Amino acid sequence: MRSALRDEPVSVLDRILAILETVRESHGSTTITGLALSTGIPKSTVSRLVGDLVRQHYLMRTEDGVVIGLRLFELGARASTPRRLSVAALPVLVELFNATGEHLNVAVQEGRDMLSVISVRGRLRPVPSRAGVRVPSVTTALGKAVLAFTDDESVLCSVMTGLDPHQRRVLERELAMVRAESVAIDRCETFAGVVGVASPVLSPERLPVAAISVAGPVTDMDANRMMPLVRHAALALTHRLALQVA
Amino acid sequence: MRSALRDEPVSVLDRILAILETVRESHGSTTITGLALSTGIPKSTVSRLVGDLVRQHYLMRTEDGVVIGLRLFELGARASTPRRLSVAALPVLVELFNATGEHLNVAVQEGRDMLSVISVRGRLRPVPSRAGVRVPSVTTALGKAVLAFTDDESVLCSVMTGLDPHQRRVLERELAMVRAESVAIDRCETFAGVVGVASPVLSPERLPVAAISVAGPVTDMDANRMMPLVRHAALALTHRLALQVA
DNA sequence: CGGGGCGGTCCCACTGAGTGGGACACACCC
DNA sequence: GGGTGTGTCCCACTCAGTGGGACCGCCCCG
Repeated sequence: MRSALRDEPVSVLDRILAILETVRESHGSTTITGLALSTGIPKSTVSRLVGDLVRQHYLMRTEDGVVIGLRLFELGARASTPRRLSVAALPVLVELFNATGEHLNVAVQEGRDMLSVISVRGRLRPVPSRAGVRVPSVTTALGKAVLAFTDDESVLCSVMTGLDPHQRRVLERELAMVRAESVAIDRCETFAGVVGVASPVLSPERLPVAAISVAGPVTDMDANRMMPLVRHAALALTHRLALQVA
Repeated sequence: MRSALRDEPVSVLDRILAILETVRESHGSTTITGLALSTGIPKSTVSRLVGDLVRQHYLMRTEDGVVIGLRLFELGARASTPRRLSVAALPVLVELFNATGEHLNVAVQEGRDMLSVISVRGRLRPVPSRAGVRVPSVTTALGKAVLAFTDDESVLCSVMTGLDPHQRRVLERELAMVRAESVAIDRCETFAGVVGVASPVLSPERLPVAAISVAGPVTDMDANRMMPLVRHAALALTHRLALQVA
């Protein structure tokens, strides 16, 4: 309890991770001084740690600051969950893309957000989500598809915080619908002008492991036509994952 | 100098990175004890560090060991060089794929290897290289395309080590050809039955920043037809990157 | 069923790795 | 010249991190 404001990291590990996350969040231009300010770590310490990380290519220095380096790219490319999902999802996504031509996503739950793991470009411009970006669980089709099948109370609670009682009731009813239909919808709740249709991918124990979504322009995409297609894709992926284990 | 054998990491940072790299290298099954053995870090220390990393989702525990977690995937997805290249290369790769239908790669230099940054699936099965994997610079078309334009002596030296004088002369002549033609070839030197054709992507200062390659089966791919196509793609990417800066 | 091998976690007294305040260097702009 | 913004380096102090070893749970085997 050296400092009252927030959690000042003390362990070396926490500090390193705090630096990495800060670099990730600030898209492009991070200086040593800036990092010191936003992490609360003394400048000389940041300088030393960043120096070491740069030397080993985990970070990189450009003319306008510190950015994520190639070594972290390499590590990330080997991440277990995304790899497993990619292998299993590829043919499913090809089929779904041929049938829709729209923007596709496969995402997993990560805290109170959904983390996109695979992303296929459709007509939408600008692209609302790429692989590696987070979207909020509460408002997105991807998130609602997973939340409906989650039995982890703590996740539901943390997602609910910030919603007034009325909004909670609306969400609960929506999740019940999702459980019945196996399809969730996001009508411009997250990105203006973008409708999303998603369906959950379940483990053999019927717990959600991921979700697949189709996203397209409100003006121009028929959500009703998408629903069976997405449901079918999610089911196909569910089966392929179950087989992969064996 | 506590221990004579190899470099026993002493700084916390080195230890963390050693653990992460070891997890990456061992595809799938890494135990705490195994990590302790291969990194030379005491078991109790590994247990603590891995515990912390797992708690923060940088690593993940599965039934058969420790694997890379979602947080590292997220960090890797934001890596600067791969992102810049992806944005610029997308249309170029689409065109090249339409013209060839073969396996494509965009890779950058990383130590004495080439690191694939983007990979497009062609006919080849199994896929020789995916995004995030390293291939040796000396034998691959990608590597030779970049080496030919490198002025960094230390890289050339480190790549040369292990080659006998004759092999060196052969390589030097090959690199001279590459400089003249802007195209390098790998005839089954790296992967049996696979030919690669690559061309360098240069910065405005004419230093190599990446390379593009086409790879296909020896039996069935006409390398001569590929050469102008790859050269054109690399040139197009060179131009697009030069514009992107402005 | 007891014993031995193996994997992982936890405890806590010790100590040197990491710290960080401050001096310093450089670059830019009044 | 002085001011303001960077980032790096130094080195005496000290507490975060360490790691040997105890301990727990699991599986296999005689």
